[in-house]
Amino acid sequence: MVDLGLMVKNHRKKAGLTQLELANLAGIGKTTVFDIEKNKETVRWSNILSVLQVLNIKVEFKSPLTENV
Amino acid sequence: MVDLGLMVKNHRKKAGLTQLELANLAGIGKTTVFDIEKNKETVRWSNILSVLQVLNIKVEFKSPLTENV
DNA sequence: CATATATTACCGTTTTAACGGTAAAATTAC
DNA sequence: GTAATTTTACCGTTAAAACGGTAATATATG
Repeated sequence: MVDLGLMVKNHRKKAGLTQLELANLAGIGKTTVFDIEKNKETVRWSNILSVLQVLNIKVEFKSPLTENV
Repeated sequence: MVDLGLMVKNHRKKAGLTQLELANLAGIGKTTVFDIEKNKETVRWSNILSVLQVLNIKVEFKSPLTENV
């Protein structure tokens, strides 16, 4: 799953946003954006989703059973 | 990102596990497994990761910028 | 270099997810 | 069909994430 925190950071930079701006766009707190970029895994899934949506990042789940659910 | 809840449910069934057994294997509460399968997005990211690890499901993040981070 | 901006870090309060217990509904097994 | 198991649902308590404020460090800009 690589480094989500770094990916978020890179995309945010590319979009020319500060952590605070991204937080506001995602409707979450600045501290949470910071935590996500630091790969803190105890954050709420919904908060990660909000950030990914703003940055236009998609999520995919895969397995050997390769379910096309 | 498709239906994570359904994917977890299918994989769990395939593994012959009950929600309670999966919860124990993942080291989380049964209620949380239930919530994940119901696509409740307010669950902790770390709890989702624990479940995915048990079921051998991988996560991928993608974007138009296709960062190979 | 100095200044401005952004990031990192810590803290206290508030909000809320996690959890197990329990019971009802649904599913499966006999 | 009935019985056993599993899933769904609700609840109260406990633990912890979310949050904004603030300050210190780091980075960028002049």
